[in-house]
Amino acid sequence: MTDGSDDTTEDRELLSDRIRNALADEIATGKLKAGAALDEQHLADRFGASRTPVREALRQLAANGLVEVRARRGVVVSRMTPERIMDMFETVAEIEAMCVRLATYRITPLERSHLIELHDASEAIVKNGDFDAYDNFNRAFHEAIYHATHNSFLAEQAIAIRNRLMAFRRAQLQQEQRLDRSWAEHEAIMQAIAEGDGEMASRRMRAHMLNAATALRRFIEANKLA
Amino acid sequence: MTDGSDDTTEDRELLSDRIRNALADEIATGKLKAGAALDEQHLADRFGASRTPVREALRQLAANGLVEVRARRGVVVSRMTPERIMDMFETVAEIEAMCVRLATYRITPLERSHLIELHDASEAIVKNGDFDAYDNFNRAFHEAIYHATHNSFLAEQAIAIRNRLMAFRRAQLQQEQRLDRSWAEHEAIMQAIAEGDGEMASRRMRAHMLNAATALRRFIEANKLA
DNA sequence: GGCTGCTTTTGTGTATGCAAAAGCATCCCC
DNA sequence: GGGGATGCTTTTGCATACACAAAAGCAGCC
Repeated sequence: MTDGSDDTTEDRELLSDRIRNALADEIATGKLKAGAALDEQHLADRFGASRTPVREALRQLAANGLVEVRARRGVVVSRMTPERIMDMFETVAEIEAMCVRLATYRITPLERSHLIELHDASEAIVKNGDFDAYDNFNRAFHEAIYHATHNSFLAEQAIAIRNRLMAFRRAQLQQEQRLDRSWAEHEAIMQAIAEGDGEMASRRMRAHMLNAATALRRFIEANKLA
Repeated sequence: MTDGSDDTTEDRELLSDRIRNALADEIATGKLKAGAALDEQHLADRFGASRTPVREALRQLAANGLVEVRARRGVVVSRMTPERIMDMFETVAEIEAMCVRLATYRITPLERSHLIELHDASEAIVKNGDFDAYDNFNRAFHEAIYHATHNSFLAEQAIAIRNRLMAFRRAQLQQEQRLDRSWAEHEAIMQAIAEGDGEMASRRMRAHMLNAATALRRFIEANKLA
């Protein structure tokens, strides 16, 4: 949702939003490295725009924590140490665990059907080894859980924090067995939800997220990223 | 303490930041009501500035969720229904509970001393019935717990969400017995931390926050606010 | 009388210009 | 020779100007 990637109304998209998304993506993919200075005029030239929308984009990124503004001294990409990334992962893991606990107690039959449907459909994706499709499913699965908390503010926060972390998800599921194990962990979570055991669902979700984090950490250390 | 909020350099503060803070405060205190349109030129005149810094301030507020921008249709103050406020309170309560659980397992002796010191000092404040002082202590108390999680990202998120909710704190402790009860609840939380029982600390913290929320809800309903 | 199409008007989105601060390099003085 | 002052450059912060989209007002038409 609210992705903006496949917009048919491209001419309506604001230049500042385009720049913001582009910069966020470049920071996410590592094209713009941590600590790099972001010169307004330079960026304006690169995007064929003036400094005004660039500045607005940078301010929004700053509010999201992706860059830091030092008054009158320019903007730099926020430093992402391995420790900080692990902190972010732990935070997301805890929030996901919190969400699934609340969701277990509050999910409606209709929402439960939807979740089961999603989960069942994902089995075929795993068999095909389709990483991109699984990534999409995975997002839908977790967002369905956020939604089932029946706390829209919490759901928004969870999505926002998850999106910030998604900067580093590109490497997360690149290992085949991780995809299998991810599905198995989802299965275990689904079972706990079905049994109405929110605490167990919570523990399993936390473990699930930390497993993903560990896989990523190994990848980062192996490739000397960040 | 990578706080960075030592604002002794006021003259260097950017106009856009001043405007952002002023607007955030006005939204917080209800001066600017939910759904109100924010005209850029009008605001620029009010602050004796041009539209440029006003726009930047509005974009930052939008990134923080306090206002909503509708492309080419202006900016409005985000609607805060009672349900949404309760959702926010629940989210803060859950995050605080999460933090105190982690903090219980990770707090250092030095941090524990600091927390005990804070808590002990607050007893006098309660006896004096000094609401403002207690509010300050309360923030320090909770931030000390965030810090003790040894997860700086989580701490930042907790503070950010708490600040957003603080919009409505003005009414929170206006009832005298709530101040007493708040201290007693802190006492119970401290005990659980001392015993190293993170789960109990977590449950007590959640109850503590939800008690505050209930007190606020009663206030809102009684005064027909929001 | 209500709806539709045009016109006006208001306000956003972007560009450009200017002033001041930060970074720097050179130079002077001790 | 080193440290600090001084001017130059670069870049930010803010203001102003302009273009254009959307809402509002108005008139004519069905």
